[in-house]
Amino acid sequence: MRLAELSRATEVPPATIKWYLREGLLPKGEPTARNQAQYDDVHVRRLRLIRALVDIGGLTTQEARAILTVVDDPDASIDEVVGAAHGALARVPDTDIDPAALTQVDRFLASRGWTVTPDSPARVELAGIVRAMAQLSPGQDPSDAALVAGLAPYADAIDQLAAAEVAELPHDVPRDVLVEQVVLGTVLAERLIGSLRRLAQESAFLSRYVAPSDTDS
Amino acid sequence: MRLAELSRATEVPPATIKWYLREGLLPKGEPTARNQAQYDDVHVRRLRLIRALVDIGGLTTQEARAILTVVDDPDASIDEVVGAAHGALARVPDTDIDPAALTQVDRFLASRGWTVTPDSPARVELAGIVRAMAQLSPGQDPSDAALVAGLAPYADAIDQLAAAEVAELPHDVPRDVLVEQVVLGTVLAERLIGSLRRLAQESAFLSRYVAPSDTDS
DNA sequence: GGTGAGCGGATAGTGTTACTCTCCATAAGG
DNA sequence: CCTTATGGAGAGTAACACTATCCGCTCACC
Repeated sequence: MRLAELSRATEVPPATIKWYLREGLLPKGEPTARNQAQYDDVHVRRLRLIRALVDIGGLTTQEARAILTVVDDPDASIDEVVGAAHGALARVPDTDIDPAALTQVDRFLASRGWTVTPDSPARVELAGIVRAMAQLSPGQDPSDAALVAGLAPYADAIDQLAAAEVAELPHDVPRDVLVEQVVLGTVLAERLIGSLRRLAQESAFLSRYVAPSDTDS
Repeated sequence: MRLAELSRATEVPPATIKWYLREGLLPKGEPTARNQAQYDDVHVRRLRLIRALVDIGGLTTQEARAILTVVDDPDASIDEVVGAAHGALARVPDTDIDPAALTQVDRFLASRGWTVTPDSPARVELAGIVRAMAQLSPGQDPSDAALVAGLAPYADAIDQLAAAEVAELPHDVPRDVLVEQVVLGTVLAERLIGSLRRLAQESAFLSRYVAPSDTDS
């Protein structure tokens, strides 16, 4: 398979494939001559993975490359792959984070029994979200426990989900297949959950009018 | 309050505030002279909302403005506000979507009893995600029902969540406060759920080693 | 064996986004 | 009065993700 065929198979423009090759997102093809190279299923698959991470996952190409580097490292553990994916997904604020918000987050994590490393990107990201929500909600203090208590319904729903996802990981598949599924399960599933929630929300809002409940004014 | 004070109060650089004013994201202050204007709490709050939507929600300024325009329209209903937020959050593919994936999505929606408009951005987005997952999962057909069946655990968790969120909307607050909360509950909560899930995942992965279960090889 | 389309690699250019800088007439403050 | 600050406008900038052009080489067909 040559570059043009790879392009046709994946609907990615040749110029873009060339750029991915240069950027190190896509491994080089097997050279058959000075200006000829062979590509195969691995490249098709990798190209689709890149587009999924970038187009759907919303990652930058640099973030995608960081993940793929770990995916390609045969010595990297599953936890390291997950860590790379989490690092790419978290939007950590560039400014210093509010210590009060961080304290609330840590208290919340403890109440949930969730144990994470102190420099977990998601922990810092959550502190930023809590702070923003505190500033914009009627109760204004980021150290207000009521705000963090409001996270409980979300955490309840997520608790079972994350546990099930981790437990359901197959352990009889080759490493390269497994790590790819883990990346998809982390990055794509996050967008998936988002669209499902919006779909459920939309439906819930629609049914407020179709079948007004007793809470209607 | 002058622009420099507004800047200090919100930690947003003056030049950025000026740009938001030009872009129509932030309403102009009350002019007191040819080169002097007064800003107040409304501006502080709006500025924080903009930063939350952009920095945390990951929206572009254009998307944020689209939402804020609806928020500021006193004639816009809550559903219109939610629709604007949903439109900004969905990353709809620019190419035509796979009809097979769309059929699967519609079947899934029907099985869930979720009713949405056909041009719902989340519906199209979900079709794109389903297609990408189908291409990258062992079972390769986007018209494979097994893939969509795999959405059930996610939908179960989300179902109760979205219903609770809509039901818990207060109906005794002024419109401007309510719509802001709706926007936050839609946009920020999506990021919130993401970080919570990653936190739960990280914890679940850690405990695989701390307390290895019988499924360990 | 010739030849013209296609290949690949490299370099430079483009469009978008989100600011950031500079300028300037005008106003505020000691 | 005079230095400093203000706000509006326009140009400039940095990052990102491609996209276009060039060029020597080679493969397929005649």
